[in-house]
Amino acid sequence: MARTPLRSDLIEEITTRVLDGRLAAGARVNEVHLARELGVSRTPLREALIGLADRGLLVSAPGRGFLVSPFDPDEARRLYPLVAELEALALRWTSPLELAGLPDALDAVAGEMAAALERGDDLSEVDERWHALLLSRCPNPHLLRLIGQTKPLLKRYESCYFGGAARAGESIGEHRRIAAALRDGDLPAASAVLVRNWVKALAYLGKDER
Amino acid sequence: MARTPLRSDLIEEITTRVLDGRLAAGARVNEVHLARELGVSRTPLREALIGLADRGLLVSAPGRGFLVSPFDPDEARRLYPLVAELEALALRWTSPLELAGLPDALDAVAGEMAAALERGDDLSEVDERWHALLLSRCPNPHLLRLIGQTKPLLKRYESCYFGGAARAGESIGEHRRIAAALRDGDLPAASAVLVRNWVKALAYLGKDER
DNA sequence: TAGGTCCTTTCTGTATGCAATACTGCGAAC
DNA sequence: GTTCGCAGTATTGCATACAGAAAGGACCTA
Repeated sequence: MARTPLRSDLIEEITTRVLDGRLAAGARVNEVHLARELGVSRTPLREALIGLADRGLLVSAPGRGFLVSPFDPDEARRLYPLVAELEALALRWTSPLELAGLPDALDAVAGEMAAALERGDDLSEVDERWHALLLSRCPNPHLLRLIGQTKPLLKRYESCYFGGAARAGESIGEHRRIAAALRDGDLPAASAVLVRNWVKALAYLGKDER
Repeated sequence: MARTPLRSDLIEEITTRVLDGRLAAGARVNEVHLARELGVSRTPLREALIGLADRGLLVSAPGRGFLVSPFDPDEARRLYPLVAELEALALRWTSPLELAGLPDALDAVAGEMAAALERGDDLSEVDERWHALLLSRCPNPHLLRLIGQTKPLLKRYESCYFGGAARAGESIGEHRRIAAALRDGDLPAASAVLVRNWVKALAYLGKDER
């Protein structure tokens, strides 16, 4: 029923390949090779590449095709605060009534996160779900679109983030505090912790940089 | 020297056609007709359409091509505050030293605006230059990209805005006050006026809506 | 007359083809 | 040893071709 264009799947697939490094940062993308590897023709592949370039994960070099945008610690320093501000804005624009319905579900996901941490699982998927839930009531689709476009860029730098279990535990605590603030109807507090959560993540990232 | 892909020109051309109504809001885009009309093949045209859909000016209906996104007053009510916040953020993230160098140039452009208003010219182009100059020192390219992607959406609703000469004069005054605040190094004031400038524009827009 | 089915036409989504430009390697000149 | 030039190859950017889905309409049925 929900027919999805090939380019959407390709965007997803290519994104994961960039994130896990199979498409190395800074490397040129060979359309013919990649198309053959993915089993599609160049046309939908190019459409996907263009979409990814619009989002900033690739850069287009006219006459020379596409490059995976180079890995740049400074970029992380710009992306984290940006996502922080955007999420905080989304929170501010969500009606308090809608927000009041969220804390229980948020804490449930935070619980999942704690469990995943116990098991030594990857937290990023659960973390993503938590944030998606937090923003799910924001009535501004354009803002959500911008956030959705920006977050994948950030995930490239996230690997180091959840590396430290200490930081992960701390982060879960922050998540719970945000939910608690929402329960109290204290939006400024929730927003402040949210921004701090992102900024701290960046700080840890900086430490692990070599 | 600066070779530009065909799709970039097409994005520009199609954007203006949407803005001036030659491509009506809500209408389906016929790729074959439009390609013939623009004198290009469907391939780069589709690439442009996909880019525009990513930005929200078009929407993609899988299996049915692309539609010009429908005209929706509510959308304007969401876009104006969004651009306002994004620009204010860009301002906050620009170094005060850089900002200190701007007011003279800003006032010069504001002067051009006043002159254009006298002559009864269209102000939007000059206004655009003023805002571009204001943000030109912001060191966060991703934020600037988001702003650049969002503003064209807004322009669809802007026509009514500059309709009133009274509001135009008021807006020019606000621009000068922002420059003055920057001269004083009073960033919060500049930011506040900037946001108010956008919000007021929206208020006028609401009035002219029928 | 309202509704449904089948057929035709149109259009999109994807694949392939082609020309022009950019890269690579090697040899020669300085 | 380095730089320049040139030929051959590879690759992009755009155009065209094809298959399958969607829209539209005529005809049939109730």
